[in-house]
Amino acid sequence: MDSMDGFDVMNPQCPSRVVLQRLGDKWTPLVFQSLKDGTRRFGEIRSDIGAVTPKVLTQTLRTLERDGLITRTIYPEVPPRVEYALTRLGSSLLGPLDAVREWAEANAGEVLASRDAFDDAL
Amino acid sequence: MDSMDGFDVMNPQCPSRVVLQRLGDKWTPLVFQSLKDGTRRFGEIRSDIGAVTPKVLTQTLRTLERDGLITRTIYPEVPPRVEYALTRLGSSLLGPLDAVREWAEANAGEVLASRDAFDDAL
DNA sequence: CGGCATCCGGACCGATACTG
DNA sequence: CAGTATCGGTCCGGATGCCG
Repeated sequence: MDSMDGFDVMNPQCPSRVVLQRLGDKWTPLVFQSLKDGTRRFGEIRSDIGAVTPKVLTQTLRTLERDGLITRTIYPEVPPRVEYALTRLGSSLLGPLDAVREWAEANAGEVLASRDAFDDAL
Repeated sequence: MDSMDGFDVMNPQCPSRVVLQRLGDKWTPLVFQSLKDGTRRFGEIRSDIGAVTPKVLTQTLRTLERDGLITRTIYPEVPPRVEYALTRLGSSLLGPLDAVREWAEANAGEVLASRDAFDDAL
């Protein structure tokens, strides 16, 4: 569509906006954090993250697989084993996502304090 | 103060998880993009982003103000004028958010292609 | 101009139970 | 172990209309 080669999130019609939103959903950053050191199994991701139900985790993983960010490998064994790993594309997202995560951890205190101050002023 | 860095997104109870989620909501990255070059008025942000209703934009801006990421300055004039700007804390988030935005713009094509391929396989 | 009030639909999320 | 099925709730986000 665009004669230009680039996507622009400031354009309401640009697909990059949809992509950007996906990256910001509730569990995506946490899944990436779990997978950043290599292949992990479903149960491992689940316990890494904690407090996520199987259904929602499956949904998240399926979406990421569909978007080409992770791979899903099934081993036909008993008991079944399924392993997840970042694709090359997914790995390239690790840096950006990590930057946001680190900011959140580093500044959560300040945000919370600001929130309290704001609420007290009401 | 905690001797350790206290906050860890992989801990379900950690407040940083809430903060991380806020950063990923639908309009936050776009507001930051609009404010990155300096102070802007409500209408300017609105037209920068496009396709966002006043109500939702107001909600987003209030939340960001409450979290200490932007300032809101009202000028008692007729017609009224309200200006928004990033705080120091907000500015420190500009880099991380920009990294994700750039990734989205650079790789949206690949994500879309992967999505199509995945859907065709069904 | 920059909101706020109201209503509303649907996406997202979760608890629980069950299965190959 | 790694999901699927079902049901239900919340809440985000949008449309519309009014106000100082």
